[in-house]
Amino acid sequence: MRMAHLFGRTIREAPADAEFPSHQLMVRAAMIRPLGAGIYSLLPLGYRVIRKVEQIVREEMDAIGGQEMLMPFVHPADVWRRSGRFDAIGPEMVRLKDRGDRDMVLAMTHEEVVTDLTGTEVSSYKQLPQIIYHLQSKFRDEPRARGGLIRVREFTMKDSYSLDADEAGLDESYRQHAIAYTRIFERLGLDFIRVGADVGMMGGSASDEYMAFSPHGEDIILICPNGDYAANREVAEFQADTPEREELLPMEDVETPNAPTIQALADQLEFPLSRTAKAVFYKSGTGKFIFVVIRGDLDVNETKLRNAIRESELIPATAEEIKAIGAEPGYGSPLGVKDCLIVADQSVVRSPNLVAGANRPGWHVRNVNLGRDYEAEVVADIAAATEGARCPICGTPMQARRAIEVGNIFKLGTRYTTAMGATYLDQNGKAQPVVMGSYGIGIGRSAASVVEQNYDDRGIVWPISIAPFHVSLLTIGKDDDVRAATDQLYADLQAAGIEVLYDDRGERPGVKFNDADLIGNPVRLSISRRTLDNNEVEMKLRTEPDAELVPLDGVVGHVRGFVDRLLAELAPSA
RNA sequence: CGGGGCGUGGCGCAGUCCGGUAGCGCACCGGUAUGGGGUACCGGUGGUCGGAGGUUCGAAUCCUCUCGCCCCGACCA
Repeated sequence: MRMAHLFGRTIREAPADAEFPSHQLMVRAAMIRPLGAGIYSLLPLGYRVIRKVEQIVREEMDAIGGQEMLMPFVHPADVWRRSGRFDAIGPEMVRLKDRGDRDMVLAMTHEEVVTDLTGTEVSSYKQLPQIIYHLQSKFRDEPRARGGLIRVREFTMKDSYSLDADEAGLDESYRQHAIAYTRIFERLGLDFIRVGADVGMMGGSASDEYMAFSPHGEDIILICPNGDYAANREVAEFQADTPEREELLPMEDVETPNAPTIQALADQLEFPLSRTAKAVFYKSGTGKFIFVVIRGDLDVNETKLRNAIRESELIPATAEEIKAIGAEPGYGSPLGVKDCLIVADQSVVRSPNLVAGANRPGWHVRNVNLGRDYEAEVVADIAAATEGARCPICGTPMQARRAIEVGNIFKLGTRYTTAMGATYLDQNGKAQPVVMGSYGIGIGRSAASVVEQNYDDRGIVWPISIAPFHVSLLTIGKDDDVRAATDQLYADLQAAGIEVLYDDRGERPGVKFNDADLIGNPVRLSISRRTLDNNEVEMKLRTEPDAELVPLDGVVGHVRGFVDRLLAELAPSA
């Protein structure tokens, strides 16, 4: 590609609203342009990156027996009603009507369509197992898009679906996907980890996420330094510490003016947070009042709480609602409250003689004990793990790291096939629901995550597997013979199968060097008066600080070797 | 949706408080010199000041409504 005719210009200053490095750099490097909130055009340079990511995904999906297909982007609502998700999913699903006033939705995922197809295409155990996939647009009307390609509303996802006869088959399909995903993210050059995750709106029995490390990640994962455990904070378990055994003391009122927060209370009583019981109030989607008791030094993990009480929605309770059950905001305790579900974190079971609220302003109660002074309907681990929480396997303090979710795999089981009647006949001629898994990779998000992990103060540093081009070729100066030599090298490199972005613009050398660094192709070649007079080409790798001079007549083979070596470095480990 | 902020040439901004002919830098076009890290100078092109309504002799500026975008929180690839 000749840069003089490239559609899209690099810009010096990033738009003021771009905050993430990947967002700023991809806009500046003429790879993406916003059209609306969370809606982007991919310019030619950016689309080359995306196509390479897609190709890697294709190759690895094909390698585990995936069959590529394509399902529609606009769905009749009916298919979503059959799965029950038309009503279950909130406003993140875009609903519209066609001219016949029929309800339609924009695809936010494709389980329903796959299940519908499974019903028509699969009828015998002999046809199983199957893995099908496609690369297709999704639209999720996110409450808040952000961060360039990291979190958008319209995006391309590789989603695949496994169809198996039984759970054992699903386990194998899941395992195969795990292998493919590891290979894909290794080939992208990502620093990532696979972690256990929450099943969320997908439902099903198991889920793992592929998380690319980044300080801008929206998720926090907890990692055992011994490699025993890694999980999303949403579900991360940890070993509760075991407080010293104490005799249960009688309750005792204590005056605590101006201590409406747990920290203020602890300061006032000169008491560690871990010796207090904190009350947290929620209203569930089904209208139940949820009274959570947790030790003062811990925070509620709402995902764990939702799972523990089997509620899909939790809303913080209002002061009026809190008073209605007999509690006092800021001084709440489970003592004597009514009309609510009391949920205790496991931490309060083990911790005796806590300070809790007295349900009247300005007063707390010492030595409150679960089981003696109040009862909890549910006792579970609902605490959020934090940095330093102890590994549930080995007890070592865990690290907390931010990460971007680039892939997610789910064991769905028969949740969709049962609801929608997708069955096959087994060896005995008996109808069985097909057992399903679903597996996603965000294509643009993966590319942006690569940028988040590979940039410097000059621009993007692409791994060669998904760089827009292998080589940036610069002609320096205006001399005709320099220009002619660069033109020739451009042709020779292309003939050798090397992808070249040729900066043939009449720009100053500094402009070309800066743009080459910004765009971030792995190899930079420059020909100038000086190098041509010595029959040399300057070659510099984007990752290296220094350039080297290569004889002009051997440069194509030399570059070919570098490109092959760089590609080989990204070969999957297994 | 709740809270905060911003809309002025393609990008970054000033002007708004205190109404009086729309400005600066970059980019873009023409020219001269220059030619290995965003070169200098000269001359240009380009803007319904997000939109609608109102107040006023006069509105980017004041008022009302509205649309869009960004940031912080609850969701997800």
